[in-house]
Amino acid sequence: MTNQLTGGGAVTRATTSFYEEYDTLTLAQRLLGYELVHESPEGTTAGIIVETEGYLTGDPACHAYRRKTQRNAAMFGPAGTVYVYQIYGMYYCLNVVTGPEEVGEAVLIRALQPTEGIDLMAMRRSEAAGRLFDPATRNGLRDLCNGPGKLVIAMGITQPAHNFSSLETGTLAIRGPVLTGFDMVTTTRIGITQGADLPYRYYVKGNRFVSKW
DNA sequence: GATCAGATGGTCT
DNA sequence: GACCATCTGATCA
Repeated sequence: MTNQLTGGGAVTRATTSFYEEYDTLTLAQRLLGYELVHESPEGTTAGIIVETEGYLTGDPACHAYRRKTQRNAAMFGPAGTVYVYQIYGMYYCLNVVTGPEEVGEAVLIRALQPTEGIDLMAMRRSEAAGRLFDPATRNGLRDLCNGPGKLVIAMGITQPAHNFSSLETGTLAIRGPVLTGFDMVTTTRIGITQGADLPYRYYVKGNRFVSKW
């Protein structure tokens, strides 16, 4: 049995040097086409990253804009750290920490194109929403991970298990690239009021798994 | 397709 | 006490 995270062939797990190599906005763009993978006790789930947003220091929409607090502490960790935070009292969002340590920048993962463990994703989404998600229906597959809160549920990502964890050594990883040769769209970010005019959102052009196009 | 209200609770002022 | 990096179902079209 091959190691899912490190990969058996040309597609390999990204290491810390990958996250350190690029500034936040460049990494937000480069992560498109890479695959997010979670090896959990229930099984492995994975999906191609098709939509991201960058959050920078000096950016009023960034959680680290004011100062380091208990909530945003993971953002100040080294590049390649996972930052999971709760929003609206009921959902969680996944970020890849970027930039130098103690700076506080990150890339929000907003949507995935499911590739592995689709039944498990559907089961998790069904349980969380209290209704049945059937990936075989017209939009069923698309509804699993086309939003930051949704993909966290489908992937089985939790704050206690993954906040502060390392994408290089933890159960959550990024591998790839698995999708190349696509066009990218740059737009303003979604769901924010501060810094709403900044063009820090990126997605794979024409990809139907993006949250909003 | 679009738009809108409600759910729901931690975090920071 | 106000503010959210959201999702869902209802309603209108």
